Amino acid sequence: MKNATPVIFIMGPTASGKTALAMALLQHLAAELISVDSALIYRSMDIGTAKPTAEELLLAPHHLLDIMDPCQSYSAADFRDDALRLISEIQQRGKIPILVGGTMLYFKALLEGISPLPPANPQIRSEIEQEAAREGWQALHQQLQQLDPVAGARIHPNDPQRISRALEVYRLTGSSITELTARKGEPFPFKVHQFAIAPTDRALLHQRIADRFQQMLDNGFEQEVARLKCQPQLHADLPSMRCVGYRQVWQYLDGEFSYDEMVAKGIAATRQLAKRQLTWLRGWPDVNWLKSEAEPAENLQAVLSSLS
RNA sequence: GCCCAGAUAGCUCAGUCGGUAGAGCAGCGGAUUGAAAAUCCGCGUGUCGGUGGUUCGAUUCCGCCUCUGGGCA
Repeated sequence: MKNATPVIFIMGPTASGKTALAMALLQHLAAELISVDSALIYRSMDIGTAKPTAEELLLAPHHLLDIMDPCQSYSAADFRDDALRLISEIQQRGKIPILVGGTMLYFKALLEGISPLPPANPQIRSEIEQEAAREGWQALHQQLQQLDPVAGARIHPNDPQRISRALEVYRLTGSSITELTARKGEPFPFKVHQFAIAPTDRALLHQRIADRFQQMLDNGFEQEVARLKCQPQLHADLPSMRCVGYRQVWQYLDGEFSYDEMVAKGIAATRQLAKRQLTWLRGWPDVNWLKSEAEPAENLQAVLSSLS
């Protein structure tokens, strides 16, 4: 451990009450919040991402919010660099960094470090994309099996994203992704108290998700997406526009299905996201569980007492 | 009131020339190294609307009943 100043993680599925807990903690600790969320990084995507409101942000500023334009992309490695830098800065101010969010790959990259792989290369990616369009992903998967039998066996033939990444790494470095990931990253150099918050009952989570999606629509979510859709540099394949809810509203605006179907699909996509987040969290080492439905003071106390 | 068409998984529907049934979506479980709110993998028992009849055997054929569409009055 670099020093004794602790770091706090607040993790959990969407709609579990992470933000409320983090804001309560700020009242009792000399701390600063760092958002761990791959959607909250985008400017002008506020309603559908359930970004804290302007009033909330006045009381509780979050780092790593609104740092990217929706036409840009960000990565787990970018997050790791940004978060480590911010943690040091916050500690130098004598404060406790609280990392709040639901992007579990980002938390993992922070805790376990990341292998020395090359960053994404748009040029190579589009070449691979074109090859796939011409010959099919099956052919590219076979190519991967030739170059890197271990990755070929691990990566499913139907998983274009990972086939593409593995080939990209090979073309960029001449080494296989298997060789390169054998070199482990730097583990997290700070003492950390990890908390996960979620409703005990899945049905309750589902209810909260449905209510919140409806609330987003009442708050003008459709108009928010319509505004984004007008921007010529934005299109449906961008990481930002593939975010839960944005994708479904975009498709609805394109006339792919009815309003009611859009609502149903948007809510279902959110439930699926929450399920994947819970899959990460189940079996996550060294995590303390909190209940969304518990008294706020109770959860607050649980976190505060871990520090003493 | 009469005629026609439906009634099968949580939803939309397919199917069984009579041997108790299967897709998509949803749901559930899992994977996860620069796109991760992404991408991918696995999991299908449900009084086949009710009730009588024919039959060795009916979700399937026939009758009646109930409900839902549509048409005619």
